[in-house]
Amino acid sequence: MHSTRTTKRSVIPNNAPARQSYEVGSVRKALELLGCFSRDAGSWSLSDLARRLDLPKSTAHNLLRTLQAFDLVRQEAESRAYRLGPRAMELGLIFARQNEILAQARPVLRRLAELSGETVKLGILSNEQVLIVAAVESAHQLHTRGDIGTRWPLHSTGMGKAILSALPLSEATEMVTRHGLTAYTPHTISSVEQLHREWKRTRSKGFSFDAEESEAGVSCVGIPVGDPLQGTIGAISISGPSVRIRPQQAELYARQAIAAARAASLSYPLEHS
Amino acid sequence: MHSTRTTKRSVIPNNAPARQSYEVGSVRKALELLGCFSRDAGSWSLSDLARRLDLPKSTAHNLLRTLQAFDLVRQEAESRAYRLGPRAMELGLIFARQNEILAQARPVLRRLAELSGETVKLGILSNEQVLIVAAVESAHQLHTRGDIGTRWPLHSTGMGKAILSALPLSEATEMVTRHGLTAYTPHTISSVEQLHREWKRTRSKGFSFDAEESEAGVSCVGIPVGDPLQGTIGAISISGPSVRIRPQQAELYARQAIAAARAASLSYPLEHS
DNA sequence: AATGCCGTTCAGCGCTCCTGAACCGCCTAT
DNA sequence: ATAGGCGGTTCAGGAGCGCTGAACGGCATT
Repeated sequence: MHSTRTTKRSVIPNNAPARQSYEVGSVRKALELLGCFSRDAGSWSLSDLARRLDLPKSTAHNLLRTLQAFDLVRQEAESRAYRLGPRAMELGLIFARQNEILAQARPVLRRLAELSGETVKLGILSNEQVLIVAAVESAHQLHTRGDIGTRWPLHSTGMGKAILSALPLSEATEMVTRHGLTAYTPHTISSVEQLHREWKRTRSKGFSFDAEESEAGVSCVGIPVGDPLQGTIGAISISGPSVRIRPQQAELYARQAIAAARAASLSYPLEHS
Repeated sequence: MHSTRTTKRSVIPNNAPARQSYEVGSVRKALELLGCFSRDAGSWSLSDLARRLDLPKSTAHNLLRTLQAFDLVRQEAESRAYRLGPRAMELGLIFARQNEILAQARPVLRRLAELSGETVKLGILSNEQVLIVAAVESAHQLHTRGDIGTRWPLHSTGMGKAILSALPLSEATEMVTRHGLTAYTPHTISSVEQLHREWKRTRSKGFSFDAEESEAGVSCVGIPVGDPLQGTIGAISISGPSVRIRPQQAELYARQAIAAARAASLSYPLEHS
């Protein structure tokens, strides 16, 4: 049983007079279609997509046709299933090539990975989540995954907390509460008061410390980085099993990371409030 | 002076009754906006975008807002210029991770680069062009660039000619003529007859040879690869300065490439006609 | 044969998107 | 200072376009 969509959606006059900052509905739907394709759900049938987004099949079909013409999605010849198309990769490469943080951070990540022996990642703020855009994995037998291309919540990760600390407290709070403070472990920040305390602590230290707040057994430090010019804001994290990332160790890594980032002029755009 | 757009576009009743395979106009426009962002034009002002696509500013603005909500484009805070957003990279990574050809070809490319010492690339067919999705650059002082993420015509490149040879002749001809047979060098294929001769030769040999047809001084071989299941079709190329890529040498490389590709079951889906 | 699910097509209605005009802010030239 | 130009943003309202349900054909499964 899936959301029994109102038999006549058109009946609803959508009586929202709030016009400010208008979005084009059909485009929004098309982008939502794109958003369905993920790492673990790479292939969709038309019907499944339509059900998922609660759209009539024919509407979804029209939209997919349009995306297809641009080669952003493709339809497999036999199964008729839809997947992302090469154009997605093309756009991604253009972004990657033009994003200053990414270009400048890569050597920093490598250096930090060498110094610490742990996994080092770069995440940026996207749609109120952390998107991991680069990583160097640790050579240790037991280590955290790089996970390039995945998204994570802001409140429960070292990178997320570092990013939050670079934003005004009010904005940080709004972002987090909009998504809810889901507790992934007993240590996850799950109240606004905790969040505020953590925000202040992180900001005063200059880096965040995540002690098993996202996943049992893994800890990390996060330090904020940014490109004020392009307006990108992100964070570098150094993560590993908690047995290796002890608070003292973590602080050393954080200091090294801060120094390395500063040297690469990945300056940290403190936004006050 | 730019295309003086018809003062009243709405007047044109767009009297096309041909309904078959409908595309959603607003989505198409949004995707065209996305398509404006390229490697060398990464940043656009609203006005420039609107002019380029011959759209009213307000329309472009609406569409951009919608793309922005999805983080597919971003607006720089100060200059108000638009750039691609992180979501573009996310989608690209999802594609890259799920594309079988890409995953399987990578070790093949490395191996071929080692054997030949030349630049080896993987391109796939996208929107009737070759999109380069992976490459290993030669270590030679004088070498061809990897050029990941760039697009090239089908008729004037080794990869393109290899791809064409995997398609039915009729389809290959249509594709190429739709884009025109622009001559980039005196050797570029520039007539349909030449194209047909070359198609037959390539198909019988099993690989293409490009002797300075794209750029003076550079030659390459191309061999078709494909993933019949996902319906991707592409080609591997080995390229370098013509002084090194002599016909005999080229044939050796081609044979090595064919063997390596076959071993990696990058089977070549011959489509007859 | 019958049933179910899928993808695709289509005509027509009514909602949504497009649009020009107006506004604001910034810069340059006068 | 002032005018003029240019860029970005907002908005109300008309009409053109996209959405929709229904219908169809193909392919499994019952």
